Amino acid sequence: MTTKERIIEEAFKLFLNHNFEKVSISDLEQAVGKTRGAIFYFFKNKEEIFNDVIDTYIIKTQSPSEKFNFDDNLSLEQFIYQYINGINTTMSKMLSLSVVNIYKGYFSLYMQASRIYPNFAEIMTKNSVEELNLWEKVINRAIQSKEIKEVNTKHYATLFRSCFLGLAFDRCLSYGLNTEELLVLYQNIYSQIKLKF
Amino acid sequence: MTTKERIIEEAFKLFLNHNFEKVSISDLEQAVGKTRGAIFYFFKNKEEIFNDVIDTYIIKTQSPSEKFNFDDNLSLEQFIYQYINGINTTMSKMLSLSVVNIYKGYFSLYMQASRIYPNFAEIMTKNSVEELNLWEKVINRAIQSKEIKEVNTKHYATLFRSCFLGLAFDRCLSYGLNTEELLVLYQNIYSQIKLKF
DNA sequence: ATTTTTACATACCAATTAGTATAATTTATT
DNA sequence: AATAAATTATACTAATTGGTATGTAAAAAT
Repeated sequence: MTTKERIIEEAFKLFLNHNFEKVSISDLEQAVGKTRGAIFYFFKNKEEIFNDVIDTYIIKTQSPSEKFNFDDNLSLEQFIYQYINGINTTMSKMLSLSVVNIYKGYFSLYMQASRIYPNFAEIMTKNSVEELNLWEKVINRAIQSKEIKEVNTKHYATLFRSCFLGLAFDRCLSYGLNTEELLVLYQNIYSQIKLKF
Repeated sequence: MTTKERIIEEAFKLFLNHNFEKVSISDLEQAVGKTRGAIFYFFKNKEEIFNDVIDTYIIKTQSPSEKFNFDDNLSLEQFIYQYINGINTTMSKMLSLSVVNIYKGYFSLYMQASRIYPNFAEIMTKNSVEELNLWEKVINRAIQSKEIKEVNTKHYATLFRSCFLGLAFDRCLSYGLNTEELLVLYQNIYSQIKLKF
């Protein structure tokens, strides 16, 4: 791992737990084990470091197309499992960086980014639409294959996405998200619209 | 309105849009129209100002018992309307303080509070449980009165709460929450479990 | 072998910060 | 009117901040 990469990773961990203004270059120096000389050699200023962190840990890795490698043959039930699997994978990765209560940090990071990263609102809107489209596609296919009832596709897409986000936010403020609970919630929604033979 | 109250209101507006560290006492001086002398006469330090803001605008006003004056005779359908009404009321109040994209500010404020306000996690956990209990009560009664099917009460309580939070978060990162959309989402869930005669 | 480039460290600075000490002024009380 | 108390302004400080200028050593290129 290059020094630049190490700076971004350590900056990420710091920005997860502290505000942009609270994280000082001195903090970063200590975390990386290099001095300002190294840091400002690779980055123009603190904002550039932050934006690079957002690029690496939100824009590139948290976009729906990156997070869910969509398989055209997945049933809704399978997709739900894969979706939660994706979340678990992200959580494992973060755990290996010894980050606890990932979603707390991530929610905070998103709020920071919305103030600092250029055009963050547009990117988030795009991601949101992209993920909803993904859900819609899966739900539509599930209807056609008689897996589920003929429900309003758009509403259920919004429902699936929203209740993940909402549960994650609710739990991050207390003791962290439990994906088991999310799975149960999803199964509950699913069982209501599933066609029984 | 007393000077102390004005300080808290202006501090609230500043903390909605900027991080704790980013809001300087000088900013607050300007917003209130008084100097540091006045500010530090009423407050020990910046943290105390912040915590008072959280007390006033989150702990006291955003707790379920404060937000929803629960009526024992409400049907689930009516409760849903009242719930969204409560959200609209909050949004109107904030609009009168000329706060735009309220939820963006609020989500950010919650994240800040989780780092600064003492025992914030415990309070949030309590609030979460309290609101879930409220939903459960209403849903249970709706089952008994044959308004809806015999669904898993706990799951649906979580579902209603989560999808509000989730939709609010998703939209706050783009163009703000639209309660019309939330109502449609709620009606969709409701129609799936409603008993038809 | 010499030069150039890359990758850092060190010392420094101007600006800003939260908070204090003190003085001045306004308001309330006697 | 005189005094006391509450409220606000002013001037200041010590600490911290992001960023720069300069130096140095190692690696790469010539």
